[in-house]
Amino acid sequence: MGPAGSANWNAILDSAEDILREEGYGALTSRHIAERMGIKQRLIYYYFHTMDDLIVQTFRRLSERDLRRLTRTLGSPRPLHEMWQFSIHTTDVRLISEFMALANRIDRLRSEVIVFVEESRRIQVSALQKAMKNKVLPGFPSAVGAALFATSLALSLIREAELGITTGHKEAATIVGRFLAAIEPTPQSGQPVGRKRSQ
Amino acid sequence: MGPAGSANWNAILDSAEDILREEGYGALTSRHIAERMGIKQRLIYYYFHTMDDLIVQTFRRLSERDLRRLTRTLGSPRPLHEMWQFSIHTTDVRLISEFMALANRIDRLRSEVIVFVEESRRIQVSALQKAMKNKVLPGFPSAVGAALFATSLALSLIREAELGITTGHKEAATIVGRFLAAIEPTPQSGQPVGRKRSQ
DNA sequence: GTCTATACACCGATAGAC
DNA sequence: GTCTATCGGTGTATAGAC
Repeated sequence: MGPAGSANWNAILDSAEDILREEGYGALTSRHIAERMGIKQRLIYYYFHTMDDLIVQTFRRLSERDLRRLTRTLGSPRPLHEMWQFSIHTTDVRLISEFMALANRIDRLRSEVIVFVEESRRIQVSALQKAMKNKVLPGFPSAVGAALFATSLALSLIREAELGITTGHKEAATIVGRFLAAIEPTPQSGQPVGRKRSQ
Repeated sequence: MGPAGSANWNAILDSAEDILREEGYGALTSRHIAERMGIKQRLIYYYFHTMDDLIVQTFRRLSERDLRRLTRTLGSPRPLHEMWQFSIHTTDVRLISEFMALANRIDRLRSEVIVFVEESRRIQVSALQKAMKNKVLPGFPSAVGAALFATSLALSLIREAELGITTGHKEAATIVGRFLAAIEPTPQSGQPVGRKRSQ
């Protein structure tokens, strides 16, 4: 019933995202959101019919934002470097895995998550294919396989770092860095490595 | 208060595992476990002081079992092949990610999860290092980095497959298969590929 | 639009009988 | 050991005043 896109509507989704990021989906309740915002619980149900509805719309807003961001990197001088920095530094990756867990329970969400994952992969693969025309990755014949490797690793690195595990993280990041430098050198010279683009 | 290791104690943990696997941690309640077992809720609290206690002990039993299994593969003719088949086919990977989510809330659990992940990695790295003495993996100078890549990928493959996503899975599995065949050939000949060990 | 008040289900956990 | 019964808390969701 509540007007989608209004200030309150967005503020509620912002709080939902924060809770998912910081406490996980188990803490995502209407009472919790309201308390955090300093409003009454009843207001949540003015803007969203059900909690499942709120969750689905939170994911939709997030996924549209991320896909726009990902698409935008395609126009940059080093798309793969930007994608990797984005994957490894944004807390949105944490959010995605919370939504993947929620998708087991909410059918409407599952279909949207599937579309999002496949669309993200499609964009990443197109960037990889373009880069791999120039230089072939040793051991990675297929772009889609390489994309899966990279996104899987980014997800694990973030998940583990949150728990306080860092064993092997530096080494894995080094491997990715060398692959990236190999297939996507700096536009100017041919001996890159070291320059960090801050997204 | 309840005797650890008794038949009921184990049966309760079995049910807890099943629920985590099939419905996620949101459905892991004392009432749910009792209903599933055909006993009364009160009995759960005879065997476990609190639900957090039950969760921690469920993880402990599971992780000890997994570490034993993983260690056992070290003695086989092709440890890496067995480890990969184990990672990719056992449903326990789903359980692990449920526990990683729970670890955000339960401090005692978090420290046990950390120990488990690091111990698993240590075992995998020792197998990788042994295999990489004979043949170096192209692009993977460090064993611990390669281990992180592999476990991350296995986790994502299973998570995505559960949702119904399969894009790139065949290609990624092929890449892993080639790496495995390269650094861990069949004991008899030197031209492997194709033989599948069924764990 | 935002509120108070409340219905109803289910949660963890405990008292105490047998 | 296993049970009945129950407490206090919290979850989703709604009725209806202002």
